[in-house]
This record gives sequence, C-alpha cells and structure tokens, in this order.
Amino acid sequence: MAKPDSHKKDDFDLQEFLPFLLNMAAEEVSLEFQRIYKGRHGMLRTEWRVLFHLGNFGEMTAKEIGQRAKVHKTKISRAVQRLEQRRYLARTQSNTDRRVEYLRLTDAGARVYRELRDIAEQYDAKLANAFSDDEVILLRQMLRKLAGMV
Amino acid sequence: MAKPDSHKKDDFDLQEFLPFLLNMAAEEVSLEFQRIYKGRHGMLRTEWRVLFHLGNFGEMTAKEIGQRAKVHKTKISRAVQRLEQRRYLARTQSNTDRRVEYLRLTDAGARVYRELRDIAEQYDAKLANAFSDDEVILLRQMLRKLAGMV
DNA sequence: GGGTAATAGTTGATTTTGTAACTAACAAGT
DNA sequence: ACTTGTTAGTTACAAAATCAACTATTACCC
Repeated sequence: MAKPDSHKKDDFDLQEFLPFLLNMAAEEVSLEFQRIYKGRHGMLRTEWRVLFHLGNFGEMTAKEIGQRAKVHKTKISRAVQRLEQRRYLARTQSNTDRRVEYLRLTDAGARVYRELRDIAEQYDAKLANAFSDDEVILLRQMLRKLAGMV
Repeated sequence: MAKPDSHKKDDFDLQEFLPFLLNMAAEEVSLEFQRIYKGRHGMLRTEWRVLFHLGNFGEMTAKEIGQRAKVHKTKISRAVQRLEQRRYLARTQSNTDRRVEYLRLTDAGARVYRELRDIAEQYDAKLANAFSDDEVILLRQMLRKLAGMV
C-alpha cells in the first residue's frame, strides 16, 4: 500500500484545504438547488444568474452583470440570447452610447424570477437552518470576503 | 428567523443567497489558486484533484476518488488518462477483481504533488490569515457540513 | 480633424464537460 | 450452469465553457 509521502513532513490534509472545501460545498449546494429549478424552466446556471441579477437589481448592462457575478462576457452574451429567445428579457440600446445595451426582464421574465426567487428563499432558509443565526451571519461575511466582495 | 413567505415584497438579496455566495467564493479562490499552479504543470482542476487525492491518501481506485471528491467517473477517467500520459500516475489491475484498477503516483507524480502541496499549504494559510483562528475552524466545519462531508 | 487606443458586445474555433450507452467482470438466485 | 442484476471503467456524441479574433462604437490626444 502506498503511504503518504515521507520525504517531508506531510501534515497537509486535503479535506481541510479551503479551496477544496469551498468547491465541494458550492458544488453540492448548487447541484441540489439546480435539481429544484432546472426542471421548472430548463434554465442553465448562467441564465439563472442573469435572470436573478436583473430581477434583483433591475435594469443593467451585460458588463455590469458580468462584473457583479464574475461571469465572462461571452457567457453573459449567450445567456442573454437564450433568455431573449424565451422572451424573458428585452434589450434597449443606450442613446448616449450605442455600444451599450440595457437589459431588463419582460413580464414573463419577472414572473419566472419571482417564482424562482421564492424557491431560492426557501432553499436558503433550509441551508441556514443547519446553523445558528450568528453562525450564518458570520458565514456569509466570510464568504463575501473570500469572494472579494468586501 | 427568516419568514418563509413574502409574496410581492422583494426583500430577497441575491448577494446574501448562500449558493451564490458559495459559488462566488469558490470561483474566486479556485481561480486565484489556479493562476499559481496552472503555469507550473498545465494541470486541469480535475487532474489536480486526482493528483492530490493520490498524494494525500495513497493508492486508491478511481471510484474511491470519485466518491471522496464528488467528481463523476467520466471526469476521473479522463483525468487519469492525462495524468498517465504525463507519467504522473500508474495503474495496477487488482488480482481479486479485474474490473478494479489501483491508482498511484509515480515518482514524478509524487514530486509534482509535493511541490503543489507546499504551494497549497501556503495559499491556505494566506486565506486563513484573513480571519481569526476560531473563525477559520468554524468556517471549515460549516463548509464540510454544506458539502455533505459531515 | 485624424490616428490610435480602449470598450461593449458578438462570433468562431478549440477544449472540456455532461449524458447515455457501452464493455467487461463479478454476484446472486434459481 | 444460466439468467438477471450490479459494478468499474471507457467511449461516443451533444452541450457548454474557454480563448482569440472580430465588429462597431467611443475616448484620448497630438
């Protein structure tokens, strides 16, 4: 049986390594949440993010969404196309800068947003329920810091 | 406690939504860590995980790695192929069950593992440094819980 | 004004992933 | 032994992500 390497002291424990733990937790939670919403509207993760940003913050440009959500502009571009095809989203060209497009949800999009938002709220509450209130506050704070959202 | 049913009123804040925060944090941290190690050995994320599992836990089967790391077996399969091509990993067929292959790092693979592990330790310490010791302990604990690693 | 650089967003080519079907080997019941 | 079911791992094909190049527009600055 191979044993952990012994040339150097190996007190490293992968299961304590923060990037690994973060990925595992994010993956697990996202997948579970996806199982809930994917069936409903066949929404991809990036589309979900765009929808939620527009629903939550109102009219935004693609660039702003990309910056806030740390999503690359090509991903945004394609997600916007798909949302537009489904009539969840509409574009308006800025009249001060014709490169810029303002994005906003249509009524149908807003309806879907509200539906998914409620599901999201419930799911978030369910997750938070595994911890004490103080712990959850601290957790969110730490995650924001790690995400560079401080 | 949070109240479950808010119908029209939109008190939902995307930036507080745990799945979103977890993804942002994981993405940010992974990308930064990747910037460090990717240049060195052109390693993909799944390959990195396989390498670390073998380096950290010793000889394992593909299935075991998949279970521990919550990575699908096709991803493992392909990561193993690439690691084998680079001579970082070797396989041995089990003689009690010929479906099973034991995977282990070669000397070259172990060398790369040690190098990356040291980088990982430093990076983990740097992350942990943003918080108090107690906070970090709690964070890891909560992430393990969220990841279902309880 | 004219030339260059920067920006918003899109498109195309290449990689990577996800899903499902597949091979090969074992297991268990009859 | 034979059928059925399960498991480890691979492969094929479709979907999606990534990266670079592209269009169109605006900003800078001499």
